[in-house]
Amino acid sequence: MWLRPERPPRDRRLTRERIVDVAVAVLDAEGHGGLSMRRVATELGVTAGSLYWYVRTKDDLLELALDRVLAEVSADPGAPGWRPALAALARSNRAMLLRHRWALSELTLRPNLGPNALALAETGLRLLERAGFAGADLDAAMAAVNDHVVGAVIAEVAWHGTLERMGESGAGWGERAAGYLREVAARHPALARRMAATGEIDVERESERRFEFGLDCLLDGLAARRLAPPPP
Amino acid sequence: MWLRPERPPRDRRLTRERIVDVAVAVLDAEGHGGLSMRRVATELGVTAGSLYWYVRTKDDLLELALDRVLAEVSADPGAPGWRPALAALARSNRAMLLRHRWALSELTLRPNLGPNALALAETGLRLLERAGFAGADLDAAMAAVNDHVVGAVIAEVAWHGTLERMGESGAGWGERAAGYLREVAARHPALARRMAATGEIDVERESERRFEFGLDCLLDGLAARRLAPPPP
DNA sequence: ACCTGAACACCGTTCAAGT
DNA sequence: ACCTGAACACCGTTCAAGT
Repeated sequence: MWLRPERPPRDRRLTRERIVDVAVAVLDAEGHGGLSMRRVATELGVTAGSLYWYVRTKDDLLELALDRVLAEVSADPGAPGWRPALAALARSNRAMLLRHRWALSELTLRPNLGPNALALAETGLRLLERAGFAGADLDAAMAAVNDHVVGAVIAEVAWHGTLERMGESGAGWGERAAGYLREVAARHPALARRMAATGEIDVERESERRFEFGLDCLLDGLAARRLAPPPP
Repeated sequence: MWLRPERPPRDRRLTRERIVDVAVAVLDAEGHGGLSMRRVATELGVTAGSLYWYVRTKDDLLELALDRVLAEVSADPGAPGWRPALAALARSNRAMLLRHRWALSELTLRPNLGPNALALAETGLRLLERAGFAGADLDAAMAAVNDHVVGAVIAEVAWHGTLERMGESGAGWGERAAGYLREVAARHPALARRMAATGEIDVERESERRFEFGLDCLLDGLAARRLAPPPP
C-alpha cells in the first residue's frame, strides 16, 4: 500500500495525439457520421468532457485529423524530371484521399494550415520552381494540379457512393430505377450513349484512367507555359 | 358559416417545392450549420414532424436543394466554337458554386442524379461530341473539366474561409500568428517567397486568374487529343 | 390526406466538483 | 493538472392522435 508511490502525473490517460489517433480510426472505419465526442471518449475509456481539456472543439479535432492524414502524402525528391515528379505527387495525394474519404469533406469545409499541409505545399512549389515556373504562374500551376486531384477524387467517391446506394436498395427498387433510367435515356440521348458504353466497367480502373487523362492534359498545358528552366 | 364550403384539400400549407425553397434560402443565408428541420418548419409556420410527410429524411431534402441550384448552370448553345462553349459552361458552373457555397459539400458527400444534374451532363456531353470526342475519352474530357471547376472552387472557398477566420480572431491573435508565420517561413523558403508576393492581393480576382489559367491548360491538352471533328 | 405534440435517442459543450 | 458527472440546449426522426 504505502510502498507504492503515488502515480507520477506523467502517465495520464489522454494525449492530443492519442485522441487524434482514435478520431482518424473512427473516421476511416465509419465515416464522418460515425464520429462523435462521446464515441472517441468511450474508445479511450474516458468521459466526453475530458476531451475538451486537450481540444477546444470538435472542429479543431477534425482539423487535427485532417493534418494527420496529410502527412501520408509524399513526393519522391529524386525524380528524373519535373513532369514525372509532379505526376507522382498528384498520384500520392489522390491515393491518400481515397484511403481517407472523409478527408475530402474536411478539405471542403475548412481551411487547413497545419504543418503537414504547409510542408506539402512547400515540396510542390519547389518542384515547380525547378521546372521553370515563377510568380503568379507558379501559384496557378500548383493550384491547377491540386484542383484536378481534389475534383477527380470527389467525382470518384460520388460515383462509388451511387453504386453502393443502388446495391443497398431492397427489392422493388429495380422497376422504379429502370423506369427512371428509360425516361432519362429518352430525354438525354448523349447521356444514354455513354451509359450504355459504361455498363459493365470497373469503376476504380476507369476512375484512374480518367484521372491520368486529365492529368496529362494539364501537364501538357503546363509544359507549354513554363519559362526556360533556370541554369544549374 | 354554412355558406363557406369546406376548404378544398388543395390549399395545403406545404409543398415539396416550398420546403426546398426555404431550405435553399436558409442554406444561402447561414450555410450548412444553419439548416435544421425545425428551422425550416418554423419558417413555414409548421411543426418539424410535418416535413416528413413530403420528404423522407434531411438528406433527401439536401439532395433536392442541390438539384435545385444545379438548374442555375446554363450553357450558351449558340456558341461560336467548342472551346469557348466549354469554357462558358465551366464558368457558369463555377459561378453557381460560388453563389451557393454549401452546394460544394453536398456535391462531396452524396451522388446527385437529379433531373437538373442529368440535363447538365447531357449538354456537356453533346458539346464535346460536336468537338470531336468519343468513347472513353469523351467521358474523361467531360470529367476533367468538371473536376477542375469543383477543385478550383473548393480551393477558393477554403482560402476565403481562412481570411475570414483571421479577421474574426480577437486581439492577441496577431502575435501568435506572426510567430507561427515566421516559423513557417524559416522552414519553407519557397512558401515564404509566395506568401510575400501574395501579401496584398484581391482574393477573388486572383482566384479567377488561377481558374482561367488551369482551364486554358486543360483545354490546350484537350484540343491536342480530340479526333477530327465529324463532318456536318 | 395532412398536420400536431410529445416523445426518444442522440448530439456538442460547459462547468462545478472532485482528486 | 486532469478527469467526472450532471446538466443545458439543441438535434433528426417517429408516431399516436387529432381534423
